[in-house]
Amino acid sequence: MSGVSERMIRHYETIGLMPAAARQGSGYRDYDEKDVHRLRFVARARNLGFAIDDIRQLLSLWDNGDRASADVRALALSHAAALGEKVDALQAMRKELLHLADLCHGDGRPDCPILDRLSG
Amino acid sequence: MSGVSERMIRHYETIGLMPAAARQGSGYRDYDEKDVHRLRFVARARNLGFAIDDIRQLLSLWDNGDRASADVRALALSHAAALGEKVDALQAMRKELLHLADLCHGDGRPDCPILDRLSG
DNA sequence: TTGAACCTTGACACCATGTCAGGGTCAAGC
DNA sequence: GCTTGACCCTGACATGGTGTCAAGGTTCAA
Repeated sequence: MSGVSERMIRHYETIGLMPAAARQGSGYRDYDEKDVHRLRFVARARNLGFAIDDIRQLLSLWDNGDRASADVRALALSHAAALGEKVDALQAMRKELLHLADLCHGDGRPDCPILDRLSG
Repeated sequence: MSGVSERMIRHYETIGLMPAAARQGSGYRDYDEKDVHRLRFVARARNLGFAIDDIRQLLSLWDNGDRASADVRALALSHAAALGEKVDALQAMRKELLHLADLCHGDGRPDCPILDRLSG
């Protein structure tokens, strides 16, 4: 229902993102609507790339009816900035790779500017 | 000299990226120019975001004087494509976060479109 | 001789997730 | 009531790349 795997549901319980699940007599975990809702929240946050610790904070803001939206916004912006840095780094790598690939004739001959660049 | 930490030099030896280092009588590892050169190769490849397994292949191409530059180029292009996908994914996240942050008034009030979006 | 600065191996940690093993439970069909 | 298959339980190991720590050995200079 939440789209979260069994494995991860239990993991989230272990690390305290989810409360300890209620248990049936057999020991099976028992979830209610609220649990599913919370899991979906976590899943959506993960899809936006938030790390577990960020999600912990988001959940506590969500739980807290007296929160200030400014705090949520700050988390989102800080995460967006982190993503921006990652994007820049990956793009720089990608650009250089494409440039090197462009220089390389890419045929049966062994000489290759890509290896030259890597070997210094 | 290579810019690679002790820790990682030994790790690369453990996983077979680097040959087992020569040893002094005391058991201390002993490196020569060639080792340093190889380590630098690995470090540069890591800086371009190549994973260890890719580097393993790059090293074997580097070692092999009969290589075809086409093979090196294919590795580089495939890695660039993978980077491109990652960039796209991160950018999509970032874009949505910025959009949500834009909608959020970000003051002392608790209502917040970011949390609304996460809670569904 | 002593101390500081190195080196050795081994282990544990991160983060998020998958997978497997070895066992228990439950419900449907016979 | 028994079998069978589909669940569920816990615990452990793996991934990748790196940090860090501990307990011990070595080397060199003062």
